[in-house]
Amino acid sequence: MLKNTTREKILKRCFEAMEVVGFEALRADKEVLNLSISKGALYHYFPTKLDIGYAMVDEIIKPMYEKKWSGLIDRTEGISSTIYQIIESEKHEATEKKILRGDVLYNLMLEMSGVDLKFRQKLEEVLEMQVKILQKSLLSGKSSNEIKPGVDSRSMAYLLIGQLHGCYAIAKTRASKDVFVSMVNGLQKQLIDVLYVSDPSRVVSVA
Amino acid sequence: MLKNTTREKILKRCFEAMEVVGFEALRADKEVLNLSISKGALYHYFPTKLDIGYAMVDEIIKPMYEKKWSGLIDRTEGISSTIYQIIESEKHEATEKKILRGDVLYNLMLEMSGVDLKFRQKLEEVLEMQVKILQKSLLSGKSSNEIKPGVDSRSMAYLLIGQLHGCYAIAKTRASKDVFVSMVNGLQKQLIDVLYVSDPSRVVSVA
DNA sequence: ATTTTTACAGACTAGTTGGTATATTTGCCA
DNA sequence: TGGCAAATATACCAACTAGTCTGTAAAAAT
Repeated sequence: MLKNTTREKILKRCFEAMEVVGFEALRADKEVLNLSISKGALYHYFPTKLDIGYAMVDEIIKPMYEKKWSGLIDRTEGISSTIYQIIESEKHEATEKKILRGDVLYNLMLEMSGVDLKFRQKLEEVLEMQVKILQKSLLSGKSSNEIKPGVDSRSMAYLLIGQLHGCYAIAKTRASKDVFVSMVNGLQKQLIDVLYVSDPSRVVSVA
Repeated sequence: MLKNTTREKILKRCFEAMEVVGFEALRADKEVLNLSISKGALYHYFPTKLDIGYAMVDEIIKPMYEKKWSGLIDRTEGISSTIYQIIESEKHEATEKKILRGDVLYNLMLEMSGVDLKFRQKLEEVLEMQVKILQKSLLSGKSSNEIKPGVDSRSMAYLLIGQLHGCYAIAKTRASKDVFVSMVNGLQKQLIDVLYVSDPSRVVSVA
């Protein structure tokens, strides 16, 4: 998806740096200098630093989170176990280092939502995209009797995304992957209680 | 608790500014200048900007969150309804403006945990304090048969704090108090399912 | 009474920031 | 081959940053 043009190289490098230090602390010119790209080239492609940020959200972050929930769109298994597996893989992908960094999207949300309106709107878009996928799945899960009828799809979708966020945030401050994993475990247990008609964890643990 | 010495005036003002813009964006010298306090005075009491931050966490933020959960320590009602009420009051205290800012502690956690070790440790202390209060309550709730026996007090305490965080974070990006309220509502419903032997919401709604 | 410490005032500084101006090179089409 | 725009290089800049320096007035200790 990402080509290897100067523009894409700039974007990729800046994103990687931003993942670690955040957007405000990102020094775009110094980053690209390490790629032997000059400040002139940088400001040729991105008139302001914010434009780098916008492009990062549109071209890197949004696709990242689309991929994360893509299993719910082209689904091969039941809704319950697909959601369960997506959350499960959060645990498996977690490393001590990643936990210290936290989740890029959530970090950006907290950092930039209050700073720049357009930035907030772009992040909101990514958020909404995820919520919509989840919401739709929960809804269809209700009609197929896979999900308890009592749950409100929309607020449950928000809540689930938010809960995942909470796990990242707490674990970041506790600086502990273990805390993250045990929180996600707790979250999964809750979901079985709240969401599912039958327990999907058995299905997954066999696979 | 806060005296009106120069030091306390500096601290209070800086905290109020930091609540809005975050720690890195806080311009301590300019803030105190609006109180007719000079840079000399500022650096007399706080050798570095980080020292202002440490003092804010220790002397303002920690007491804030102690107060927030204090109802669980000197309890007059049952554990379930006390927790329910504390969460309930989060909704009532929310305003559109506050939602845009988010929660001070959570904001700081995300912003500073990766930046400065001592800062992270101090925030961790505040977090741990809350978790311990909740954990202890859940534990005693289990022995009094008020809380389901299946729940692990510690991870549930973490999860609950994290979930509240999630509500703040999502609502901040959605820039909507309504989203916050509906997420907290969802959270409360979940808690009833997961935590309580009997539904505590009826008790509260009467009062 | 004299020294020492605390509490402040405010000009100054070294370094950094995001961004610009201008010059030069490159690729491409006629 | 020439010409023209896009691409890239680099010196530069104004604003701003956290923090320092020197000085002073009052309080506290000796």
